[in-house]
Amino acid sequence: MSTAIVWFRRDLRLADHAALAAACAGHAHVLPVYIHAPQEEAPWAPGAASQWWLHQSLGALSEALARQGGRLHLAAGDSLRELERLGAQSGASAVYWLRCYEPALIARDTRIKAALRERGVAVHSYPGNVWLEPWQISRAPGQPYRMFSPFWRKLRAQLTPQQPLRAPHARLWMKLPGSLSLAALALAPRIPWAAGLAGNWRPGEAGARERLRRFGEQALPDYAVDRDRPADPGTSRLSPHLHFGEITPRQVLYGLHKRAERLGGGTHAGLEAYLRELGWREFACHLLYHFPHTSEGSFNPRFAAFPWAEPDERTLGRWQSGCTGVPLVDAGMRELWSTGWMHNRVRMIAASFLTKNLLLHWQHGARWFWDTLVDADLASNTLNWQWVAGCGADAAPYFRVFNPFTQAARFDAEARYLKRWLPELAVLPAKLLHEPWRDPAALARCGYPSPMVEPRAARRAALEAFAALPD
DNA sequence: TTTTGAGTTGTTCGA
DNA sequence: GTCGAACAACTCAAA
Repeated sequence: MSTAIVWFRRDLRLADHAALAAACAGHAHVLPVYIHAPQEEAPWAPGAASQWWLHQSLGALSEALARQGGRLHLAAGDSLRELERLGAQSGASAVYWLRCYEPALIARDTRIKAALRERGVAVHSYPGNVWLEPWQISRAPGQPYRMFSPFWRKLRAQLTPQQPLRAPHARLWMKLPGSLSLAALALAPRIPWAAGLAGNWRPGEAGARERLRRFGEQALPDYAVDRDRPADPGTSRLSPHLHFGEITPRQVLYGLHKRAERLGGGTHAGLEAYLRELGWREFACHLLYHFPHTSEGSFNPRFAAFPWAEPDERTLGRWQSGCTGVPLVDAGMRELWSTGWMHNRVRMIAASFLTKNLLLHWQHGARWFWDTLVDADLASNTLNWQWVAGCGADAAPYFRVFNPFTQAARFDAEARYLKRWLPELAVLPAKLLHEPWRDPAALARCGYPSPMVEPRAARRAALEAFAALPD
């Protein structure tokens, strides 16, 4: 009558969970455990928005287990010490988990695996929330990819929809005394700033499945085009669910593939476009694994000499709070602050403005996004900021600088997105919404600032700074 | 082995 | 007003 611990980490679900399934199949009793140990993820411990999500998601997982007569055992502190303590208390002979791929977590897990085995506890780890683990794909032995397109060609060719694992229907959950309460983890905001998050999201496995179903039904067929329009619900919004492992890429592939077969015809382009986005997620994981320094410093060493502007509080604060005077940037930054999420296209434009118009180091932007995004993910955040800044692997060419006014005219022609997030501008005549500074008197009346910088001049300055870099 | 062409998301300038 | 070229440098795969 053996007992196993299943250590939940970035995999807050019951279905398609190889470690959980194996533990349930091989042991008479299973103890589900979550250990709160943000210090082990330093310097990228979850930010405020992520903590909010984590609180909700742990609650959802607890309830799902409770419906089966089980309980999620909560602990906090040093992960190894807690696992050893729980192991002794439960008499567990084995610990099961799904792998994570961030450098700090790999180091921690390697250490824990060795220590547990040293003490005679079996450890079984399984692939985490990716289609392929970062070492399973390479150009040649020991040669990771640095460009997306060849990476994606190789990965796409290996993708086949496979039936995901079902959630275990076991009556074997073990309960131990001494679990912390969810409130004791102190993840919930002490001041109630999260209303906008709660109104927009339903963290947890059930919420993830519901989001996938709605995306497949409504947005998938026209995804290839609609995903670029920030005023419309054309994107999947699955990113936070994927980050916390409430749903897996395999479940998404399987579910959308079935959906596309049913809808037929034009859905194919939408499906391929979306899978490609998940391919970027895998590519980010691949890059951070093989180039672990890139979360802290530019991938392209040439940028060590880049003359970034001094990050004075006022400039950074105006960008963070959405008061730059550039409507599309401000709308995005306010959407972020309010909902914990920003539309992908607007993220690029806001990031381009910070790095190539204000000339601030991409790390300032990455840090702000880290604290405010519910889908903050170290690999994706790192890749995308470096992509926009022009210093990453397979980054945008440096001369590719977004003009926020041109972009607004192209992707938000009717200014519906601008009006939604900048209500003070709504009183202006329609033709002024995109460039309100053209009428200073009207601008002053509605209390909206004039632009911090003139994008075309700022663009020239950025290009000159880049051209002056030593080779 | 070497060469060649292509490569997520753009903007501007001059013909 | 439209259109093509220029804007860097490097990775990667195919020829």
